[in-house]
Amino acid sequence: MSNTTLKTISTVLGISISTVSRALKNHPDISNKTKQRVSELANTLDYEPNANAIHLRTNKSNVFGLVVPGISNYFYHSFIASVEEESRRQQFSLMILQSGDDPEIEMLNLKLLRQNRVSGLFASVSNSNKQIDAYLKLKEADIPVIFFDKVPDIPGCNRICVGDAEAARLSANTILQKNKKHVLAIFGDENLLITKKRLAAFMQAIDGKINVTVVHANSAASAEALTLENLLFKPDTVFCMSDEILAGTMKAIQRNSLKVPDDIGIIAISNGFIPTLYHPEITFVETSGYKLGKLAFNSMMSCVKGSTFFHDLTTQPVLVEGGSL
Amino acid sequence: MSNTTLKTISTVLGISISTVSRALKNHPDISNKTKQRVSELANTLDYEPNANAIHLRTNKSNVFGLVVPGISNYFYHSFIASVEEESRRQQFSLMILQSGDDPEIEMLNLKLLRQNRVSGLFASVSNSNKQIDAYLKLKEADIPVIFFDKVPDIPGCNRICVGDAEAARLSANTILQKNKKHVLAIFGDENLLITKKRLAAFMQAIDGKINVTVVHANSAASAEALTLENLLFKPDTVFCMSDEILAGTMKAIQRNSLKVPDDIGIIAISNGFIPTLYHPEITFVETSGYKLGKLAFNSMMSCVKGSTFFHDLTTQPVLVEGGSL
DNA sequence: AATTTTACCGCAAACGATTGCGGTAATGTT
DNA sequence: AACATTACCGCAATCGTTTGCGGTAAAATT
Repeated sequence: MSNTTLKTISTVLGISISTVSRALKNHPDISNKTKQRVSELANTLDYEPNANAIHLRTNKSNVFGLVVPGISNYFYHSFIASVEEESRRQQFSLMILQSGDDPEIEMLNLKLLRQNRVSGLFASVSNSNKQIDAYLKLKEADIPVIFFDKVPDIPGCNRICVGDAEAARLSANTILQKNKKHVLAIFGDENLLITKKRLAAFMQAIDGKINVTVVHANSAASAEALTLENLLFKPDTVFCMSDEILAGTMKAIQRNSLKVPDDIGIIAISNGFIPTLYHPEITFVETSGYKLGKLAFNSMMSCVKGSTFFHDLTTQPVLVEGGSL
Repeated sequence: MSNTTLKTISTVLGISISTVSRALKNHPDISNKTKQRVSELANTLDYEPNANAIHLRTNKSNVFGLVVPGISNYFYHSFIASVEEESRRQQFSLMILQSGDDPEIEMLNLKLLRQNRVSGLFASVSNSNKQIDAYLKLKEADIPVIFFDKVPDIPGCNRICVGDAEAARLSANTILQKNKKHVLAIFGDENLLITKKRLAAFMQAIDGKINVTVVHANSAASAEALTLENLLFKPDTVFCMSDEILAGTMKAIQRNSLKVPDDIGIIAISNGFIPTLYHPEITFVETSGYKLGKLAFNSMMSCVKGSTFFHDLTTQPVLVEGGSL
């Protein structure tokens, strides 16, 4: 049994295709008896409407594109999970593509998305201007584009980001509130925009009230090494800007067999998974890919529904208390 | 500028749609001059063929479906990344759906996939027979189904799995080789096929040579609790069947401030990420989602190309030495 | 009995791309 | 000059679904 179509049903029942179509959609023109017969046969024949035909006719694909540098990243895949969840709920499908930060692949991906007439696109982009232009072309073709996380630094586009400054501020205030006096603060690569934002906000919130040692790590391994070095100066708290850094720091803590939180306090900005892997669980400020996804999806829906207003949003980070501080 | 079609080009150039179509496909019937004019205009108008129209006509969607319980899982998203990579390379798109282990959603997903006339389906299924039937219906509709990871326990379907037995055997042999004498072995839900396979192979390899306590945990939390309980009996080694269990076990280890590997040895079957988060890094037998993805994709392609031969494959696991044993 | 209303249902065009078949003009062949 | 060949190109049907419009019978109204 290959694929049942309206025509199959219509010929079996000796009625027209239009009648079958209307019967299945509960159109008032069709008698109950006919509706009954049609829907029964449709069931036994496992009829499913051909989405391609519908999309062709309506010129709407009900498919959203989603482009990320790579799926294998906790932040992105929680984002993806979130968007997928909402999409399904709203009868949309998701076409997921990864660029691998390769401009050529990125262009191919865009072509594919256009061929599939996606109804909208979620994109986290490697910051090359040439690519951005290509994305903006989609907007001209009336395909809404929601940039998230890694967004282009130009106005007039929809941007949904985590609240970097707010997350750093919240972390700093939590540290102050706990009466900590000497913080080892480990940030990421100092050239990254995200690092700059978080560092500035963090220092501003600390406001010289307590002693802070700032270092920069660009990998879990270097975070581990830097933590080990600086443990010699007996900080009472370590702040980690990201999950990757937290992972490195925790290895150093374990290596030195330090008791958390008695020997040392830990607080991090995190997506929420890594902190649950330790005992006690790490206190963290959540920058949830999941929430970001919800936000991005809402933004997308309002675009799809015709809003021409540009969204420039950030998620509100939340403190999740573990037992590490 | 909305959407350019063949008709747009044909009317602008004053030629027929068929000619435009053939020109773009470099058909020999069309003169070079015409081809030139057509492709130039197509470029400036940013023409992209409408995938829906093509799929409708050819009755082939060139879209693969991919169903997993949840994306937010290191194993699955490395699998997804792998399959996406290959799909793109072979001009296929990927429609990813998560079931959340909810049978109802699973049925809705299947419906969606059928509506979209996917060319094939990768599925990891929660083991309910009713659902499996639905999947098998796809096969009847000539849609190849590749089950991976969590596969149904029935013959006559394509199954790509990690080498469960081999991984368990390798773990057991490693434990024996390290001269351990008392193992706490934590397995997953005892109804799952994967648990049965790993347990059987593990016990067979141990062959009564040393003392093994077997327990079953169905979450990280229960693994933690079970580990805590059984630490009272002073095992010299803990074997964890999966990453989730490993995470729970490590929290118990940390809670009791045990030194690894001096106080206790740890070995796990893992996808490779979690073990690197601890110091010392956990020795594990790798079951790579990435490799599994490549294998599954190859299997899919041979099905798509018409092979009716059933694939029942397993990946070869590898021991990765950390410092935990 | 003639007319209007109601209840059902079918025709045909449209969405965009592909392709077998047929057609016309220009060129080549005898 | 008559015919055959070549080089180009268009017509129309098709994939599956939707929908405006029109049509025909039966039922209701006068």
